[in-house]
Amino acid sequence: MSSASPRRPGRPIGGQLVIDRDHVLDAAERVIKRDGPGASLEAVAVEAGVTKPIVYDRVGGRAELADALAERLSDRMIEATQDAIAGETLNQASLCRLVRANLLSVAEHRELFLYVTGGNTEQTAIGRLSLAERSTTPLAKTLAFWRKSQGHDPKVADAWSFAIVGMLQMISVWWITQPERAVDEVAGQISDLMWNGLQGPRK
Amino acid sequence: MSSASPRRPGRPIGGQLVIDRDHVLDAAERVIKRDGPGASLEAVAVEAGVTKPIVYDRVGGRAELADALAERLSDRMIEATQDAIAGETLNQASLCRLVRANLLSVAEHRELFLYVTGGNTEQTAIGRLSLAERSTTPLAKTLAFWRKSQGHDPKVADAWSFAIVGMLQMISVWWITQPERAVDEVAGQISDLMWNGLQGPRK
DNA sequence: GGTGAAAGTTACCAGCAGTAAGAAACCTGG
DNA sequence: CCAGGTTTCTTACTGCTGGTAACTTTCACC
Repeated sequence: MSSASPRRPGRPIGGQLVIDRDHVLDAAERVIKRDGPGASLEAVAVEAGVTKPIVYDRVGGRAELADALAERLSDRMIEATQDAIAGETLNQASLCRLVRANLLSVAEHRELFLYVTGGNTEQTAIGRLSLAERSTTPLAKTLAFWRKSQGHDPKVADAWSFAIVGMLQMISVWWITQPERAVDEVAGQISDLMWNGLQGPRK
Repeated sequence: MSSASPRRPGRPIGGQLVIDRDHVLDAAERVIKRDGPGASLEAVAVEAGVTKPIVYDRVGGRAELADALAERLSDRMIEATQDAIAGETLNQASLCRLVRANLLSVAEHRELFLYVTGGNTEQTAIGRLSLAERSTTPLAKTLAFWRKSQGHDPKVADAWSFAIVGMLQMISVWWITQPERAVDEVAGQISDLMWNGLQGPRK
């Protein structure tokens, strides 16, 4: 679709830069959706209609690309899950809707999710953590507040939010490889596990 | 330490193959421990005292290497956690010891764990799932049996075991980047969450 | 007009996964 | 004893990718 513009070297006629960071990231998402998680930077550059050094100028190397895409994806997923509970108070039904929205959101961005959660060889731990952290930080706040309101110790919020995000990630990658499994069934099972765990010990 | 043997091409004098699959996998573990998750097959071959085609003959390509190492690691971790509960019936204290043993085991094989859980670009989902599955399969059996014995529906065992493994993996990678956090504190918090969740709804 | 900054491309390097071809030892039948 | 096949291993290569240096053209300003 990009016009086969045999761009000459040198500054283009119009002068002002038109392929900004977001255009490159959009192209990267398209390539990943098409080629899977093994997509190369060269393919991204071609898809964006530019050459590799431009990609490096706009977003940086492979690690930075994964990071930027992780940021986008987690923002989208947070938004989707927030919409699912829609400000309602935390209860089992809203929790189930949250899990369900999470699963559907992963299925929607399937390849991108796989790229982001398992992609870059170097710095893997930091990358995955930074992705998770964007989700855990608000979650931890909510959890701490909620625990306090229930008369429980809010200190567990940090560890618990990472546990929850890890649980959701693993369940997601499991579920998208099991197409016969109904989303509502899995969401119900997982929200059961979470809800009872969150409420703390029986008196 | 490997003698600087400038091996000539052709069959060696002694004739019988002495660098078997396990030797190559041992070398791979050493290299990963030394160079981190970005270790190359060439480095593995050098460490094993052979050349690349031998590695391909013994274990296969990068994906198969990751798979074989995943098998080894999960076997070791399962053993460590089994030892921690030592046949005791499932209760909160033994669950806490299990989580603790899991964390310590990950810390012990830190680089290998990072390599296995986040390593190879291609086929990432399948790889991670196969690693997880080796842990979830026995866990699911235990869970199903235990749920039945408590008069609950055992159907949730599949989903729950993946959720638990995901939770443990994420907590592990989080914890090993937070050296100041006491292992007993984290293990206690996570086993709290799990124990109350596992027991099912309040009457 | 000339000069420096801006925007892009070409052309390259190094490293790595994976493979084809060749070389030395060993085995076996005649 | 020796010719030919089999085993075991290395050398040498291809193809691709991440990353970078150097060059080219245009713009903007004095």
